[in-house]
Amino acid sequence: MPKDRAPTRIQKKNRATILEAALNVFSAHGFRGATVDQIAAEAGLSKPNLLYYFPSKEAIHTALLSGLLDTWLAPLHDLNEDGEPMEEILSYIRRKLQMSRELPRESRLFANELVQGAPRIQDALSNDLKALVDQKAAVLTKWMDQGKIARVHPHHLIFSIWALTQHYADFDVQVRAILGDEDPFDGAEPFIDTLYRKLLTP
Amino acid sequence: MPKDRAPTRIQKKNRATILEAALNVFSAHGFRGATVDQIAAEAGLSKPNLLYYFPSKEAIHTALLSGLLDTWLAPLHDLNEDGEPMEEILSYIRRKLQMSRELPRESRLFANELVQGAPRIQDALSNDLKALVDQKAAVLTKWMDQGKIARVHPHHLIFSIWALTQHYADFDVQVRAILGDEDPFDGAEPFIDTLYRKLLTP
DNA sequence: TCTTGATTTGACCATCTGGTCAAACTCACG
DNA sequence: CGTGAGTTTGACCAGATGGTCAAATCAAGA
Repeated sequence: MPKDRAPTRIQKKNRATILEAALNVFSAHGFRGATVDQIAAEAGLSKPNLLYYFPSKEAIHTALLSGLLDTWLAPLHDLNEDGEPMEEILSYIRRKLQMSRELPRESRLFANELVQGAPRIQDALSNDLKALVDQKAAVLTKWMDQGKIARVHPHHLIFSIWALTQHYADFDVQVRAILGDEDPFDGAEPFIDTLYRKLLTP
Repeated sequence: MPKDRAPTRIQKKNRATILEAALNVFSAHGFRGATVDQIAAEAGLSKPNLLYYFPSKEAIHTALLSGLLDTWLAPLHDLNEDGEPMEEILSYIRRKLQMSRELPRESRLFANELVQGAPRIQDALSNDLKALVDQKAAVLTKWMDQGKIARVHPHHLIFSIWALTQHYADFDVQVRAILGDEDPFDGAEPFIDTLYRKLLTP
């Protein structure tokens, strides 16, 4: 273990390589299903070398999750109270859908964790995430009070956006098995857009 | 291994007990995360005894999945071409949501499998499931042609129903972390009902 | 009751897996 | 170019895990 000085060039490169490899492996097999050997192989390092940069498999996983949580929540964070309500929401939805398309590994990483009871991110859910969602739900409620969008349960509105967009990343195999060659996102975007326009138009 | 005669009373009981225990364990930890010892303990049997009834961990998992697939797809199967379109769809949605509430383990069992690429049920997806969905999508399209419901992409309509309803079972921890004491389904039902009424009203 | 097939289990095994360690090697810098 | 810190690895270990087996126990019909 290197001292706690500024990370060297090699440290930066290898840590990044490892996290990238770990994202591949964890998102595809879940925490328990992933092995340190797999991650090491994927990263092109020997196992002891990998464990020189992270003290344990658990540590890699934690580093990944906490490093990606911000990225993952950025779109919601950006929902702007002062923007035009319908446009803000539709734009949030579009960004979420785009993330499912471009960052499916990240989506599945969290999906794997959540579906198994989120043993490693319970805290983040009950604290950071809840706070963020409650705050944005308040914004949505304000918009409803002002008659800018139709009145619906704000929390469930947010859940529905997560469910609809992340479904395409998390259950990709199923979607593709059913759609065949058709690109899932080509149909998903207009569908979801229409859905929320109709739902939220007062 | 008993012969292939009619199963004895004990065989029936133990097989059922094992599948029930396996559902608990597999749905909570995924295939790789579950251990045969855990399942045996949950079933109140010794490990060798459990392996007397099923030849391997894999066999238990397969038996579970294929045994539950019909149950899982029954609501969609029941969507009745000759019924009143809007009522049929809303009733399908209600049944799916009810399944998320009452059979969350089943939902998570499939979610675990799907999110990891469905290594063990690829075939069922591309054959049985695709056929069923295509058939029901045709019914939806017919209803749209008749002007009974608004025109939307039928496959994505079905995906959206799956996503919205199963979200409450699969990501239960997250939903509850955010809602606190509030019962998720109390709010979900009217929200989803409103959503599809607005979407599908021509 | 006796017999035979069904059921149960303690002991065991091979493999996998996360993690360790000492020795070897590389790099940056004085 | 020498030196000490940083990096890499082959060999290894302990525990977990899926699965086996022979012997013991049990159940039900003749």
